Amino acid sequence: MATIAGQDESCCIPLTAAPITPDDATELSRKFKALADPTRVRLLSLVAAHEGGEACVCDITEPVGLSQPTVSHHLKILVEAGLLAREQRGTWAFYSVVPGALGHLSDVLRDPIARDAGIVAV
Amino acid sequence: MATIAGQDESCCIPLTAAPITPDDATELSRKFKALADPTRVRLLSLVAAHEGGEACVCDITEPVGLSQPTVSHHLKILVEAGLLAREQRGTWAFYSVVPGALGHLSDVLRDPIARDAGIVAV
DNA sequence: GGTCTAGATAGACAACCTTCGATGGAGGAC
DNA sequence: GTCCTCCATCGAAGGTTGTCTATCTAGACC
Repeated sequence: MATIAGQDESCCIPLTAAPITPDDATELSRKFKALADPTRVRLLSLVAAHEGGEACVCDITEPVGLSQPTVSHHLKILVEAGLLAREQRGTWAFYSVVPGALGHLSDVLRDPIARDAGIVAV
Repeated sequence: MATIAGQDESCCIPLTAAPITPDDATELSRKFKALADPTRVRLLSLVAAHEGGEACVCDITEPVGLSQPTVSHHLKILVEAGLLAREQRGTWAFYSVVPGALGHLSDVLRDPIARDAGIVAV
């Protein structure tokens, strides 16, 4: 049933529009849990803003000021949450943001009433 | 410096547009941490979808199937994260979603490239 | 006053998370 | 082959979190 990277079709209903099902809440909270650490938020941002939209571990370990195993650990959590993708090229492991993964979360959090008035034009 | 409910102006820069500062990452992760539990996601959704956009504890304790103190505990976390507001009316405590709080998070998660093409028209 | 209800707080306990140093494994250079 | 670099995994320590029961506070009502 998944379209891309495990996302199901229930993704596009804003959280505030109707009571979410327990299963969907669990799935959603799994992704938010991946973002519930300042280091992981920084890693995600660093990867996304890096040239080419991808970065290897060595590129982002020093900026966050943590040990390499810890950074590897956090990156794994982001990958398992479906937010980052990992590609091995030679000795290096390149991480990139999964297309649409953050947009999916953005859609779920969008206020269906206030947002319509303020943003959407077409 | 806060505009509404502790939100600062750095809120509107998408996470993926540029490397986030450590302070902003900490602030952001505090809000995501509030959403990092399935029960809290359900509570938020139940409150938002309840008639009038507000609900008392007794309205939402039974649907989530947890004890009343536990629900109170989760609601407090959501309030402290700036996502819910609490108003005491008589014996009841009414909770409602803080206007713009989720929209703020939605904006931060929006992909500045892919989203521009798909949504914004003006 | 006394009693009932709605909800918050306190304390306890198990589970989980973050971080580290040490180690292991795979690929490239020589 | 040997060495070196990049990165993942392992095991452990310390802190944090989710849940409960028991208790407390504050209104409403008689």
